[in-house]
Amino acid sequence: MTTTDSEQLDAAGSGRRGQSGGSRKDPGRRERIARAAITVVAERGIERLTHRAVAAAAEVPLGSTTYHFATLDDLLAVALRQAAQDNVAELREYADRMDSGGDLAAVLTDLVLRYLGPERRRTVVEHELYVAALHRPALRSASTEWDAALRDLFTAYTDEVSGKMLAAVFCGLLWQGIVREPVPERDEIEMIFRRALGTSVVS
Amino acid sequence: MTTTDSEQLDAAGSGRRGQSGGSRKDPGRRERIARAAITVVAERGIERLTHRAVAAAAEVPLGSTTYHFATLDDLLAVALRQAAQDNVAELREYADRMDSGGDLAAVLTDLVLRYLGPERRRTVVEHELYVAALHRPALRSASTEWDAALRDLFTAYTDEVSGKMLAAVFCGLLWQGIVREPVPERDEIEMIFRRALGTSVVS
DNA sequence: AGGTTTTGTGTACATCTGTACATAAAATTG
DNA sequence: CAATTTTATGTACAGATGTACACAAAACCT
Repeated sequence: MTTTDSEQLDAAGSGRRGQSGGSRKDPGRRERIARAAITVVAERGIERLTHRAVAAAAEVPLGSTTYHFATLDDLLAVALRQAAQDNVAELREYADRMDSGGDLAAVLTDLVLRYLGPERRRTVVEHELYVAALHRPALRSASTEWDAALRDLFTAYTDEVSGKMLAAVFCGLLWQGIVREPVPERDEIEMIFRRALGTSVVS
Repeated sequence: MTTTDSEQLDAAGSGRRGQSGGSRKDPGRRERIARAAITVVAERGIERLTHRAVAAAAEVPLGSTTYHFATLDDLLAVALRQAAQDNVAELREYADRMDSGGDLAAVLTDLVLRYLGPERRRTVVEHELYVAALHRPALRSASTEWDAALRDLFTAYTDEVSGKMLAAVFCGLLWQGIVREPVPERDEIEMIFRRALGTSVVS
């Protein structure tokens, strides 16, 4: 009668149960799990990151997450670092397309709107990373690299000090804009950049 | 022999056990608990905010936290809102002392250094709030008020657009600076502000 | 082939967590 | 004073969570 502990069945035991004949070795599985973790963080926040949530999102059994990552903190660290690297890579890629010239303020505005709109998920995760790094020294370098990439990018089109200044403006606009509902108007952002660049508005 | 559940004794039952003759009614207890929650968030991050951690920090029994706050989310919301209001109040107070004039860039630099240094805790909590608001609509207004206060403050000393721009720079510098180790140099910050203000450096 | 190692899975379980609630002490009211 | 309401506390407990681990299946080696 003693309700044996064995009844305490863990739910979410195995996702994708039917696929019986799947190949055993699955390269890139580790990365897929990490990417699922990024999704969980983006959609529910770090505080709701659990092995089981990740397993469900990645459609792998629970044991798989603990096999590929020793601890949950490891998983978080790997995932956030991954996300941060993706962000930096994406930024550099954008830099290449930016060379075509054009009005700097307009280009910067485009970039901000992009990160607030289509790339919102990316931005959210990056911000989660920032805050997580406050209490996890191991993550600090990952979050700092984003700043450095921003600075480098902007410095390439202006100069040392202006680059830093623009990076700060950019960062600030992202932070202020990501919580705001709805997303700020394009004109508002552009005017701010113009003012920062010391350019008078030519109508 | 069946290990009855009653053995599963909850630790951390009562803090401050000895104080037997304490007055029963304790005004401001609710707020003290909220403030303890802020401390926990500042020191360990939101993901480690638990009833028990708060009870320990506030030196009250566990039951006290659940009595004053229906749910943990309530506690978090009240605490973060409290912290945000404190921040805004402190900012306005600083604004009064700012009227004395002086170089704007220097004053702004002071403020940044203050938030990165002596007021670091405050800044950390504010940033935790920002990110928490991303997944909790109820907190958005609280985090937005900080932005508004910043804008208003800076606008009062310049103009509409410049105020917004300076608020963005300020916000960005805080975000970039709070994760950096060590805190950025004073000169670096000041130069950025000068550049943003369009002023040439007079040596 | 047979044996060894790597890769993967299901399950068990101690621990932590939020919260309910019975109980009591103080305050308040009559 | 008695009764009722508010404030407070200790404890119980269901559920979730991180993680260990026994087992199995594939891959690899000789």
